[in-house]
Amino acid sequence: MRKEPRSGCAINAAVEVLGDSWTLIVLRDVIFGGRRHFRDLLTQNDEGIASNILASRLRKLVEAGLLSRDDATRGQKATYTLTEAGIQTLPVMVALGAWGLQHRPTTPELAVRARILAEGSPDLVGELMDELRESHLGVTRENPKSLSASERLQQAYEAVQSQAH
Amino acid sequence: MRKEPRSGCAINAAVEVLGDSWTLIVLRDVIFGGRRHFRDLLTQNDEGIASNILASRLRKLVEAGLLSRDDATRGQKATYTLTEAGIQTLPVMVALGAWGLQHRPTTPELAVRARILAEGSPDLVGELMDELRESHLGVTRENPKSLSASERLQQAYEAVQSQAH
DNA sequence: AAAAGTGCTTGCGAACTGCAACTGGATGAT
DNA sequence: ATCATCCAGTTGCAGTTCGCAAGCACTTTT
Repeated sequence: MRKEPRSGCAINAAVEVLGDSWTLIVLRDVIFGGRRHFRDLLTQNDEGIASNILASRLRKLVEAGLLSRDDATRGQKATYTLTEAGIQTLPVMVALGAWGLQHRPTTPELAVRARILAEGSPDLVGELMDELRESHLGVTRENPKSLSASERLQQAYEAVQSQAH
Repeated sequence: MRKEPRSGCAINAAVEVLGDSWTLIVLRDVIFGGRRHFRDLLTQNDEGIASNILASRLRKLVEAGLLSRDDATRGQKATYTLTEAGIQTLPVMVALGAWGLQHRPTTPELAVRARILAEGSPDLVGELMDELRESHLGVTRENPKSLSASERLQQAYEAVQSQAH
């Protein structure tokens, strides 16, 4: 049961779904952190999300069609999966990351991914979306690169971490 | 007096500034609607923003450095101006608009701009940013096109409106 | 002098947030 | 078979924010 949008503007439509301080954070952890379970999202979150907020956001994201949840019963390990609509929020993430990187203080370790995605070719975003389609939707990729986009991100992340110590 | 960020992540940093249901809407009206005064933002807003919310968001945006406000005294017409950081939220707007257009119901009249920006060349965004730099920061453009980006958006908007009637 | 316009502020009930504890069920080791 | 642990959340509660309507202090226009 979806409530009426405040207007017919496309930006407003996106803001009504993504525009709060937690929804995009949860989605980020699914997309970049590879987390697919409630517990992982709760305990490995950098910003310290509360369990009731996480529960409400996961519910909202499933309702809005950005995530889907398998039909695990109470007590069983439930898995959250990105839908195509969820995968297509990646360009939004990239734009936000690029802005945050340039106009806010960030720590090097957590900002590497944003830097790579902002500086990398536009293709990189497309490649990463294809990877997400593969791991979340089971779509096999046509032109797998020798080194995948997520592997490149991971390498850069580890490189910065090792520098820091 | 800026409070501590929840984490050093670039996406989180952006979300902490832009991540609520009104901030981006106000910014959208300044960027695309050309509104520079409190009254204009209040009365011409499609989503029906309340005056206290508008006041708090303008204050927040000035504090965060996305807008600046001239030193008008009480009762005088104050003018809000985009800063470079504010202008650089345009790619975020475009990404959000593209997503909303594809995954949410929108009305043709209000979605034209999003469509043009999503389908147009990446240069279009850059041109529009240059225009904003000109009108808000007083930076004269180097290569003014015969038909400016905002004029093209406006033309498309009017074309759709005339179709609708 | 009066009316209209300026950017806000205030008061108030309703909704949302964040924290901590708790729940009902499944899973794994003894 | 039993107990501890893990699972995805729920519940209660205090504090904050939201949305609405009205009002405020001041300037500009008529």
